[in-house]
Amino acid sequence: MPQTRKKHQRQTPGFRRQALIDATLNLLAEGGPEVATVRVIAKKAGVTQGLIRHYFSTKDDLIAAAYEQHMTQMTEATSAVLEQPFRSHSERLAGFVTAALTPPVVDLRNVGLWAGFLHMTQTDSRMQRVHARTYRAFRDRLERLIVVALKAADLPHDPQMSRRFAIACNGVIDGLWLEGSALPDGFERDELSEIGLQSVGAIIGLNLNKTGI
Amino acid sequence: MPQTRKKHQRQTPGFRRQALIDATLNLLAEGGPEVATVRVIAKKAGVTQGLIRHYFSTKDDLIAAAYEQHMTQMTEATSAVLEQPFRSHSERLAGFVTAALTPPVVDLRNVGLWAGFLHMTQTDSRMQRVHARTYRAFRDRLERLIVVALKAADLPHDPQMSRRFAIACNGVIDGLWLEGSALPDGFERDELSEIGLQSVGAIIGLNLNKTGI
DNA sequence: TGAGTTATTATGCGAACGTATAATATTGTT
DNA sequence: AACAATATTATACGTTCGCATAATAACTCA
Repeated sequence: MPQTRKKHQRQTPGFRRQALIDATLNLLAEGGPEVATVRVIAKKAGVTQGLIRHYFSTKDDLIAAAYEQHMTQMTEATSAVLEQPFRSHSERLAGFVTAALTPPVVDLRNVGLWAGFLHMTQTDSRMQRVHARTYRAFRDRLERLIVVALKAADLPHDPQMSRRFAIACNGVIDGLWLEGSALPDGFERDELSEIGLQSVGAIIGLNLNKTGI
Repeated sequence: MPQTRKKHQRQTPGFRRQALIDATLNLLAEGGPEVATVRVIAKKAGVTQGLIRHYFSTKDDLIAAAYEQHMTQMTEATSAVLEQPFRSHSERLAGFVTAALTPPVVDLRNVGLWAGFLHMTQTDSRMQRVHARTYRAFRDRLERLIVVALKAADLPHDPQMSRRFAIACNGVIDGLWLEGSALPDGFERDELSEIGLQSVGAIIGLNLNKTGI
């Protein structure tokens, strides 16, 4: 009896790599590290496990690539709102804050991945660098938005103050994002972003809510 | 040749349980889930691996017990400061915020454990309940402190406002705690707690810094 | 169309995992 | 001092892990 072998199509390296990364992210988000084995990843990507070694020299390489992509995509998803025009610098800042505190950025899947990523930073120095870099990239972007908004409102500002404002606003955004993502039923619709706007406004001394005080 | 067997002392069930839980927490904090195997846990607790099954029906039981203890101890560590007397309700709130944003609450080990815990909440419903309960316990305590401080300052307050203030302040505390713990070298001494006090004060409309405005 | 490339499958290997069970050391009781 | 109880060790079992390697199918291009 001739042994039957699975039919398959050849795909470009980029396609397979992306499929494997996507499968890894989905599995990490759903079931965590203990579920994301090479065999399960391969199955979810529609290939056999040997192919992983063909595209990634080791499993850690695949996971690192997956997290790198996830963090990059998270920052981009938040910053995408800045592409559109705003009527004022305050509204630009407000749009950024709102984007960070509403879906699809606020999402159970995202916080699950992020938690796993954060944990890896403690043992993997490469992941630690990714974390520090991503955090600073987000915070620096936030700081620039704050400074421009303060200038436009003729409010005083100096480097140390800007730094602290950015740290504080980034903190409240992070905290609200985290709680909103981890407890989807704990907050009403738009409640998180409203609280975020009000808090960021209070911290830097600007009214960011559209509906006035 | 008579086979030699390891000498040992009998200990109380409470002692061994605690030793196993401590070993589990330390390993989870240092190396993560993949390091915290039953064999390594037992070795770190100074026993052989068979004893784990003697005190916990399964490994998941041990891990759940460990996380339960960790979260309880975290909340207690933050609340411990409330035992001492304060000169005003504002200072009482300020003391609570400061405690949450300084060591030993701010700690790389704590955030590592917390991240792993948060990840477990996505698949384990029991852990999910622990998370929701712990979060609410902390936030409710914060809300009571805020309300009392607002009343003492003759500031207006209503239930919805109090709820939002608590969510926002809890958010900024969580976010700052997180970043300060995960990036120990990213902030100057006392910078986090100062930013926290300033931000919480700005959000609820009270000056919490001792050094005046 | 046929040979060469390589993407992909299939299978195997040693290690480590969580769990189960039997043997033994330690302690309290009478 | 002997016995009962159980805390603890020691060992084994089946599974699954990440990784390695050989066989084969799919595609490219002369």
